[in-house]
Amino acid sequence: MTDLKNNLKKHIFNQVKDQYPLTLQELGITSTPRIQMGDLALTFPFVLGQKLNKKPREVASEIAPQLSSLPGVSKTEVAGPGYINLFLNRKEFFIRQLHSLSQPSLSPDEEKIIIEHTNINPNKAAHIGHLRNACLGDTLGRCLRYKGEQVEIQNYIDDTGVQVVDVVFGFMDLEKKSLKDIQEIDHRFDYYCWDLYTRVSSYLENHPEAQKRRSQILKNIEEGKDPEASLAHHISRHIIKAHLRTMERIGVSYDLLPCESSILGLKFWEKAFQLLKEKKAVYLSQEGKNQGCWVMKLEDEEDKEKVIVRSDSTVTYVGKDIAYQIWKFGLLDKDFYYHPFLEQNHHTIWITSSTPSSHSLRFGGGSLVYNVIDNRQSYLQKVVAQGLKSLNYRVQAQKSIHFSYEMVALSPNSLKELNFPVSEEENQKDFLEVSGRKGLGVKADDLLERLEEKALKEVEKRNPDFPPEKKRDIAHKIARGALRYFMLKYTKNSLIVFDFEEALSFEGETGPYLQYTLVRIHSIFQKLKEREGFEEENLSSLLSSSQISLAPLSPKEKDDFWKLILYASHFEEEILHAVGSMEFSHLAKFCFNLCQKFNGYYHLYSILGEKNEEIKNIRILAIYYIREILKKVLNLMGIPQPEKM
RNA sequence: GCGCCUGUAGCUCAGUCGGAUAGAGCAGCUGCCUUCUAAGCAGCCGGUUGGGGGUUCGAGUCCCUCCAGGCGCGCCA
Repeated sequence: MTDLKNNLKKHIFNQVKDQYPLTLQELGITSTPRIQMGDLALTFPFVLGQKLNKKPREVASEIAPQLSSLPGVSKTEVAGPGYINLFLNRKEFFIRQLHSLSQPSLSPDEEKIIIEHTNINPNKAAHIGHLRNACLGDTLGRCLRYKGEQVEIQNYIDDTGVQVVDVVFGFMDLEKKSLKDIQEIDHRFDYYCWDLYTRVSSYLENHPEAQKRRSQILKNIEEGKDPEASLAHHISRHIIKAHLRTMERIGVSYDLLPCESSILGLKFWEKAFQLLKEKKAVYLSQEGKNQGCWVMKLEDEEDKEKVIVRSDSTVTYVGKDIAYQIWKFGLLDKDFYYHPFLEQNHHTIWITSSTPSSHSLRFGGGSLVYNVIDNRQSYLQKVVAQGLKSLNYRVQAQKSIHFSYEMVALSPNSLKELNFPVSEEENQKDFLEVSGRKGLGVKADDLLERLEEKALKEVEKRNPDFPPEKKRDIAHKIARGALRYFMLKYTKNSLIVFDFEEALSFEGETGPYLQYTLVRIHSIFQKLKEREGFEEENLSSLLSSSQISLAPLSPKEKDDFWKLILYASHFEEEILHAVGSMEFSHLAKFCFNLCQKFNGYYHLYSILGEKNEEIKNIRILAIYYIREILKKVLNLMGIPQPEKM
């Protein structure tokens, strides 16, 4: 459809440009509200009406006759207050769409795109908030790759921060555990740390004197002194593995895990600091509350300064982030060492290190960078971009995209289900923020297990004879589909108030509804094969246009068929739209609407029972087309595709 | 106080660069399984798009203002 539209625009523009003051930009093509009015609508008569001080309808009537011989268009019509509606040649369009299934018409715009997402502190289990982040980031990556972009997925690991420190403190000082003791905790290490971290947080609140010990641990970790450093290393590596397993369950993976420890060890910050000082992007504050700190000013907030280096000469979080961002664009003049960390589905996930490695790989050096981080960090993300701008990397600053989204909070109902004690004050609120510190949240694996359990029951009901292994596999796919769709169906600025009942739903606008639609199509093809020996290779012979004719279809079926095909044909535009607006709810909605339309069609038009071969063939081709597009879109959303369910 | 975001059906949310009659799901009610999987389909019910003003051929969408809510504005990360 994108090809066709561009082609039409060019033709129309050439037709009218000499007689009318119009730019190619102003030549918009939209959809019509109903196909009876046509398939595509031209809106430029409104623009011209304004410029020529004429009624849009008049302009449209003047121009429409000149557009009679557009390629692929069978009829034009003036409609409403001044639209020119185009009716496509349905058969020709359908055949072209079928042929173009194997050749995407999208093309890349960037040299290399880096996406940073997930970024969970390696000191506790992943929760639903992290799942939203990962689903958004992963879907962005999938869509960009589909578009043809070279994409690198990075998952930043803050393995030397205070959150890890707190767990080290918990193990050493509260639990008196040695490295060996900790290594023996094998079951659900991330869950164990979740609880420990909560205990440490409340302990620290009541024992302010422990702050000293905490600072000592942080210092020892940063300087590599044992036992703190080894403990921190073991804990973070163990937790990262747990996170990667969790994410693998929902089909999310990474190329590289850049670690804060490497950024410190390889002195990335010192290099970045030097650059920033040279360009006078940061300066030493001489007076006021920030006296003795190196600070940065924001372009549009002149009165504010952000501390980058503290008066004790340690660097803040945002400072390290600036160094990392500079590296991502390949502008730091320093690089990490890389070690293989994990094999996942024949794909190596690499981790950075400050110790030399025999592997020579290139990471980073992107021309466009997306940072998928929730909207609470938009101020800091602005500071990061400001850092680049101050270094005169204006293009890179502009291409530092903060993919911002709202957080996931908890409904009062879900709090009850978690048996989490809440105060009077908290009870009054409509929702409660997830808090790792308080241990308040729905763990990702818990949610996935509940989804799988429920899905398994549903599979049991319908397919009791399947072997247990198969049932579990299907249940897993359904759980993953339900979760991923749930995380994508909301616009990114919409706060998700998490509720178990809603998240565990498999009916209506949910992932399983989409999967079910596909299962229905699979089922038809399978029955065609079983009962009639139909092979999919036969499709190519059906495709030869001489055999395709829409004529035998009833007028109603002609329209229903056409509505379905036309809607489906927009899928590439939907992908571009989603990527351009960073709004995957568009893609989710498109997929859902497509399934709704298909299910309506499915109920009206039988394939196996159809006696008329010509009609049957058209229907087979139609569901084949829908199936192929559905598979593509589900794949982009990371929703698995069970054959049966 | 300043900045960003949000306000659409009983509830949860869509709504393309400003385009034709504001759409889904859930909940409620009515039908439809000897037919290709009822995780479905068809139908009913449900709206002063937070209030007011403006811009124009046209506003849920853009501008101003007011109201209500959320988040951010650390020498935390």
